[in-house]
Amino acid sequence: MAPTLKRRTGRPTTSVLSLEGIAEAALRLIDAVGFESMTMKSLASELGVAPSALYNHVPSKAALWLLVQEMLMGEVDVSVFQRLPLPSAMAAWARSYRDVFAAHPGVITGIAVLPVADSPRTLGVYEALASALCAAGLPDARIVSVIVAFESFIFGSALDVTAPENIFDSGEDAGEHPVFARAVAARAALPADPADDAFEQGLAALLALLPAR
Amino acid sequence: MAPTLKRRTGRPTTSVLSLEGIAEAALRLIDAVGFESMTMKSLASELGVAPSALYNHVPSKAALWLLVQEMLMGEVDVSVFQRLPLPSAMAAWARSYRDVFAAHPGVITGIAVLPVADSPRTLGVYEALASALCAAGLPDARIVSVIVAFESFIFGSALDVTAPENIFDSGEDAGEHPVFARAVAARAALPADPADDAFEQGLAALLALLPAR
DNA sequence: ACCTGAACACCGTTCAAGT
DNA sequence: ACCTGAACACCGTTCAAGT
Repeated sequence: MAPTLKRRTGRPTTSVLSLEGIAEAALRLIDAVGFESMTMKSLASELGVAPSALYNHVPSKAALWLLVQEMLMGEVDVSVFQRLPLPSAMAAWARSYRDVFAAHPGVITGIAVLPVADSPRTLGVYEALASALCAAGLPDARIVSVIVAFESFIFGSALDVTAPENIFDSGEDAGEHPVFARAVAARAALPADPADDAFEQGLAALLALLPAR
Repeated sequence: MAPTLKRRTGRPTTSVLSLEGIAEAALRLIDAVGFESMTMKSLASELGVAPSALYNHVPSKAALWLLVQEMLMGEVDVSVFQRLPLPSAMAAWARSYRDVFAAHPGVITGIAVLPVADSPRTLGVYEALASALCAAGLPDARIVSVIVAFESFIFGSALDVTAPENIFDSGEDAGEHPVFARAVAARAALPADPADDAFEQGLAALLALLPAR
């Protein structure tokens, strides 16, 4: 009559939890409820486990977050640098990078709270970028600056997505800001997605930093 | 013998706390310990008051944060648009904006967690920008895109400051990333501050988005 | 009107106890 | 080796009680 429901198979199964499974569930949860609401308790219940069980695999929430970051870095397409000429490759990489954030909006908040650290994958991306820029003739001393400028713009664009879209839609006091109100209205007439337009404009301008070929 | 130390003056003083005083103390605390560690308790003890007393002046920590944001927006110099031609004015504004974040590094974290909302001062900045761009001949439909592109770059640059500077200094496995390692080393030889160099490069490139005069 | 102190629900994390 | 449940210090916020 003892409750012997658990461990139904005779063979001792390996641990229910795995680093990969935890990181994937964490990302799923961040996507669903945002970074701030992804709690060790909610993550544990998602995995059908007690919160304290997580600490057998991950030393802290911060370490877990680094795992998620590393996972996301793998989604950024760096193969373009081996297939395309520099300006196109740089543009493709930037779009891929931003698309990762667009697909996981909650993540950018986490990056601000716990900055991206030097991980194998992050350094791999930097090496691919530096190699392409160097091969194109950019002086060594300027390579990091160009990388940082691009990355700043990409991060900022991702952060911008977080901001409320209706920053001026409630035109109650539009009379106080007539020019800006007119610009906001005119923006809706753009052929492409307005949000993408700002990114594409900035990206095109930044491409001028690359050495002319 | 009763402890009658408090209320030393006969005249009934007005409240010890004020909205301004609270916001200023909050910013001071954010600067000192970072956004995440600025707690209602620490803020209260800084002001010599019980935590619950703060709720007589501010409905929530989120509302308090908006107050701080609004305060900071006042430090951004928008007068340049009335004194300088467009490209110089835009550059001066961007530098001023970034300098505010540089002076208060903890703030950028808060902006990611609680995005900047439409406040009187924020809209005032947008109106000044839109007016200058419009007067320079930029089509209405592109004004917001250009503003967003600049702001994304500025926010991203501020976010970059948050990241650890030593992202490659510990050159243990520099052999795996030789080109990037060389670029990092060469960067130190730059005449200006390396961190500023990336910002200035990106800013110069973005200025190409302004209409040619 | 404004402050205090106790209380509440919720965090991340630790640890003895079980299997 | 890995999970549970209780516990700890800490959050933001509420509220009755005082002045």
